[in-house]
Amino acid sequence: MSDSNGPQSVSQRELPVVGTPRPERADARRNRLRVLEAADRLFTEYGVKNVSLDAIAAEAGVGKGTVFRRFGDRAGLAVALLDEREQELQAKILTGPPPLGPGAPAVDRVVAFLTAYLDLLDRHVELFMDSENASDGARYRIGSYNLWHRHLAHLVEQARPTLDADHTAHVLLAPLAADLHQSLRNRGFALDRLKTGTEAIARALLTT
Amino acid sequence: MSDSNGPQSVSQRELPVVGTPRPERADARRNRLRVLEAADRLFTEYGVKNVSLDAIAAEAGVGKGTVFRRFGDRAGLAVALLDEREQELQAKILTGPPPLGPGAPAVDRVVAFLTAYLDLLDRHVELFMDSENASDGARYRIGSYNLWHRHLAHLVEQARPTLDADHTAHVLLAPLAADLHQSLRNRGFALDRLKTGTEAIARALLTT
DNA sequence: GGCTCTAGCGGACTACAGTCCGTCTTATGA
DNA sequence: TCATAAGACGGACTGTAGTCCGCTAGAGCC
Repeated sequence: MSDSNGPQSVSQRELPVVGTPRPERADARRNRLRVLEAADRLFTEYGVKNVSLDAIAAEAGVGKGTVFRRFGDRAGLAVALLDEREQELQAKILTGPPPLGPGAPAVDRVVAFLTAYLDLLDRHVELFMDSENASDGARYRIGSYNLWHRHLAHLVEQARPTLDADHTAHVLLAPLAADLHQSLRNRGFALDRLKTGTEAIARALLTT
Repeated sequence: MSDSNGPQSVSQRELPVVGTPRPERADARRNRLRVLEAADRLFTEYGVKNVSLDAIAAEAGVGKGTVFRRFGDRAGLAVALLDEREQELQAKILTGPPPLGPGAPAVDRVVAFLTAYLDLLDRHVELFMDSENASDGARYRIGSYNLWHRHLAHLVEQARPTLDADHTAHVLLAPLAADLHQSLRNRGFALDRLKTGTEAIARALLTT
């Protein structure tokens, strides 16, 4: 379990907040790590949706209130656990080699992103489900969603300026919803088919 | 409250089921109508998400168990309430005048459907939210989703046979998810902007 | 080291979704 | 009209998310 999920990661879920970032107290930090570790362990062993927050609190040896104050709700905990994996992808997009990183044509970068995201999503569907559906509209409030959105909007603007880039970016992200992905996989769509199909759609849409 | 939501409408939520369709018992019918009426009344008065199923049962003067046996869960009740409105759209698609009904070019029919659906969605977002998100993957199990999907897949096949029509139809439906729609509206997207943007995307994607 | 005050702690509490099963109602057919 | 069984009824029960608030412990200051 990485230690990178500080309070700033949690606040990432909300719209930008100002204020003095007080240092994290020692007991708070200890408990935060315990909870994340416990959640990781129980999720792996029993499956995400079979683990209650009471169970996680018990396993971590903390009170239930502690879990909620720290992570807000079930979605928040899932987000914290996904943070690390998503940050890898974020880094590759911002500073990695093309086509994921800068330097390739916009369309290729869109395709590379969508494909990479599908891989990530497929590996952690259950966690994504929790982070997106545990509360209404959770997906769109998460910091990383907004990051992906800005990235795509920027590329759409370059590739096809006649489209409404802001809106189109949301539309491109919509098929990456965890519940749709899980449903498609259950209907027998192989991951490769989804990737190929997604690439074809993105190219048809953005190639002029 | 229409009386068209018989047991067959409820079974529409599940994959096709065979078996003898026994006639609905009189008390069952009476209670079903009472529950739908009560739900409609309370939802209108207090807002969908502020009404518990206990409250609906109480208002309808039936036991809680009755509500659940009849509708399965919260999503099922929402689906039953939406049924009527969706059936109108279904009828227009199957037998109405073009471009919604048969007779227009495939691309125009896709655009007409997406636009009409956005209107419907916008009018009943709260109910759609419930019907899609009350349980995991509920949206994709609903009978009407599969109907919309088949409709679009058919049109995609005609408009752009090189695409994976089955997959593409799901992708076209993804941006119509209730939670995304609500989030976009909250971010200040006007309904007209969403319609215009959606049309542009559909045409860019499907026009060869 | 001791004081103070703020942030954090934790578990009892509430509210709600969904289940279960003993009881009662309706449809049928003799 | 009555007997019977299929199926509906309903409310007590369970499990979980999320809240609340009196209590505790850490951090900075003297």
